Formats: sequence, C-alpha cells, structure tokens
Amino acid sequence: MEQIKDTSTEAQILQVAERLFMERGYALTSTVDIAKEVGCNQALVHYYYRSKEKLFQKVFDEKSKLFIQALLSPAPEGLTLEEILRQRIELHFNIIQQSPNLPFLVVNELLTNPNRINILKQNLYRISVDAFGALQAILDKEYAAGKIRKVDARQLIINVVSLNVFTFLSLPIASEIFNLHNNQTQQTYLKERKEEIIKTILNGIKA
Amino acid sequence: MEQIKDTSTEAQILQVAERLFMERGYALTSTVDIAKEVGCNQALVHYYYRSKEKLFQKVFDEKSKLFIQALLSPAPEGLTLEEILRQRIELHFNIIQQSPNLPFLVVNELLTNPNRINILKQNLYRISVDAFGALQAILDKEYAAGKIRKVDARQLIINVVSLNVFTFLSLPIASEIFNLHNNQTQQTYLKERKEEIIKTILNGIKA
DNA sequence: CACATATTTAATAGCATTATTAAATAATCT
DNA sequence: AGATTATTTAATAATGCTATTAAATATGTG
Repeated sequence: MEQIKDTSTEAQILQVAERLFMERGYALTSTVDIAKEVGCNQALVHYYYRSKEKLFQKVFDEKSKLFIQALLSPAPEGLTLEEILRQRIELHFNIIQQSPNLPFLVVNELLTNPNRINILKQNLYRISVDAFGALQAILDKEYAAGKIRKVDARQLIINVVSLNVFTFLSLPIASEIFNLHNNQTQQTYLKERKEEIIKTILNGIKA
Repeated sequence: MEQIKDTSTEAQILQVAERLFMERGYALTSTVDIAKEVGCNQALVHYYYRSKEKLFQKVFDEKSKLFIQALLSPAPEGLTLEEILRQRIELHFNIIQQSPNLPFLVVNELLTNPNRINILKQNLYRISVDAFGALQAILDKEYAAGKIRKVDARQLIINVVSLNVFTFLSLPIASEIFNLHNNQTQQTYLKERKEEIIKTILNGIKA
C-alpha cells in the first residue's frame, strides 16, 4: 500500500488521461496523445494501465462516483425540507461546476458504449435505494401536513439533476446566444441560473 | 433540380449515415460501416458526399434545425399562459421522443468538436430572439397581474429544455434503476415524467 | 559492489480508417 | 447503335492507432 506521489509517471498518466478523456471523450483520446502530454513513451501508458479501455474505466468509475455522491450523500439532520433541498441543489450544482465536462463525458460514453452503464449502475445502486427512501419519507410527512403537493422522490431528484446538469451541457450554446464570452458574465449567468433552479424546484413542489 | 428517390444509393447513404451517426456519434461511425449497411462500395460514400466530415455536417445541420424548431416555433394565439406552456412542453417532449438519440448526438458532438456550435448557433440565432421576446411579453403581463412571480423567459425555456432533454439522456440509466425493461413500463414512466415536468414548470412560476 | 527489480525506451506487428485513382459497368441521349 | 455521362467497383496510398516485445536504463537491496 504505497503512497503514490503526484509526480510519479504513473500518477501523471492518470491525471493527463483524466483531463483528456474529459475534454475529448474516449474515441478521440489516443494513448499516444496521453504519453505526449506526460512527456513519456507511449508504451508506458500500457505498462501501467494495461489497455486504454482499462485506463478509461478507472477514470470513469472515479468520476461517476463523485457525481453520484454529490447528489445522494446522506442528508444532514434537523433541517426543514426547504433547507435540505436548497443545500443539496447548491452542493450538486457546485460539484458539477468543478468538473463541468463530466456530464459531457457521461452522456458521450453512454452513447458510444452502452456497456458503460454497468459501471454507473453499480455505483448508483448501492446509494440510491437508501437515498430515495429517506427523501420519500420526508416528502410524505410534508404532504401529510399539507405543506406540499404529493411528490415522488425519484421524480424530484431527476428534476434537480436535469436542471443542474443541463446548465453545464448547454453552457457552450448559452454562451453564444447570451454572449457570455468573458469570465465575469459567465459567472453571473451561473449564479442566476443556480438561484432560478432553486426557486423552480422549491416552488414546483408547493401544494 | 432532380427529385432524388428514396431508393437511390445517394439517398440511402444519407439515411444510413443519419442513423449510424445518431446511434454511435461521429468518431465511431466509419464510412466503411455506412457502405456496408447500404450494401455498396465504400468509395461511393465519398463520391457522393466528398468526405465523412461534409456528410456529417449535412446530417447535423438538418437534425439540429428539427430540434430547435420543436422548441421555438411561433406560439398559437388566444391561449392562457398555462395553456401555452402546457402545450409547448408536451410538443417539445413528443418531438424529442421521436428522435430520442438526438440530444445524445448534439451533446456528443459539442464535446468532441466544439466547432459544431457554429452550425447550431446559426440555426438558433434567427429564431431565438423573436421567440424569447414574445414569451417575455406574456410573462411580464402575467407578473403585472400578480399571477406569477417575476420570470425570465430565457430561464424558463432553459428549464423546459433541461427537464425534457434530460429525461431522454438519462433514460438508459433510469431504465436500469427503475427496471423499465419492457416497452410498457417505459411508456408509463415517460408519461408520468411528462406530467411531472408540466407540474413542476407551472407550479415553479407561481407567485 | 553485484544482483534483482522497476521503469522506460525504440521498434514494430497488425489492424482500421479516410481518401484517391483508374478502370469497369450502367444509364441516358441523339 | 454509338457516344456521352453517371454510377460503381477494386486496389491502394497514406496515416494513425493499440498493443506487444526485447532491450536499455534507473533504482533499490543485500
């Protein structure tokens, strides 16, 4: 169980691979490209990770875990539904913002290689059952108290993911249409978008 | 200006290319694959469409027009805001349902080749200005009448597109998690989803 | 140091892909 | 039919990719 330094070639390959896979997807990233950016021989990529496919799966697995945890990690106690949702939406939004290409990658790879679903499925399944159940209990209680309409936890979560993810999927297009070419205007846009998503979700479940 | 028959090799190539590009994206579709499915020589693909890139652009241009029109075609007169939205959401949802891989294609190609944005941009820009303006006018009037909260037309449209598109982007995953393996359960899921989206959007803009 | 192990490189096999060319065949027209 | 144009094919050049191998270099260990 050695501590692998960030500067080791092995780690560098993984880092570069991560970045390139995220930027261009699987098919358009070659092991030659990866080696070139790392500054090592192309055979090294295979020496450490055996095949391009295995290397990709490692990246994809880690990234999809991150993505899912952001969404379904256990909710903190003692908060109102509104507080929970507001906090959860914001957290999820922010984590996607830190890896804005991740939704592209997931979508891209689900298209080109449907087998990748299995990785996602495994990572998702463990967490999802509990998470859905916990949220549904809260929603049912609020509904019984007449505070919200009848809401299915699964639908609600899909709504949140939809709105958050699509913000970044559509960002390149939005940048063109709404002229978000400098960093400042783009940040403003994202902040507005986040607020709008929270409003829409919270309002959307009202009685 | 000849009428090209559907059965001509030229048209067949385009049709097969359309399907394969939609299913697998640009990188994973080869001109050899296309020719093989059509049942012709691979050189013919180039004879008619010069290069794989030109062929793809033709497909992408047509498809993205379809996608945008579904969303921003002129709104019918004499309806309440709620009726307009309900109708528009449903139309958009249904059109995506008819080409469920289209969102994949768009997202996929935006990732792997950012230049493709230019095609989208051109097709989008013409329609979008008018469409946003018209919707915003209606929203402002309803807000003035105290019927809804202050709503930005652009944000509202993005919300609709997000929820609709993501339903199909996430369908492969949803199928796994929610066990939608036969056609019947999947149809039911999509119908529920559509209703949920309408509820969320309509509720989401309430005062 | 001497030996073993880990890392790295150069070379290359094997395959798939895009695109071009020249030649063959089919269709059209006078 | 004979000439002209359109369609189609086979062959292949040029390129790039993954993966493997054997050899070279570096690193660690007794």
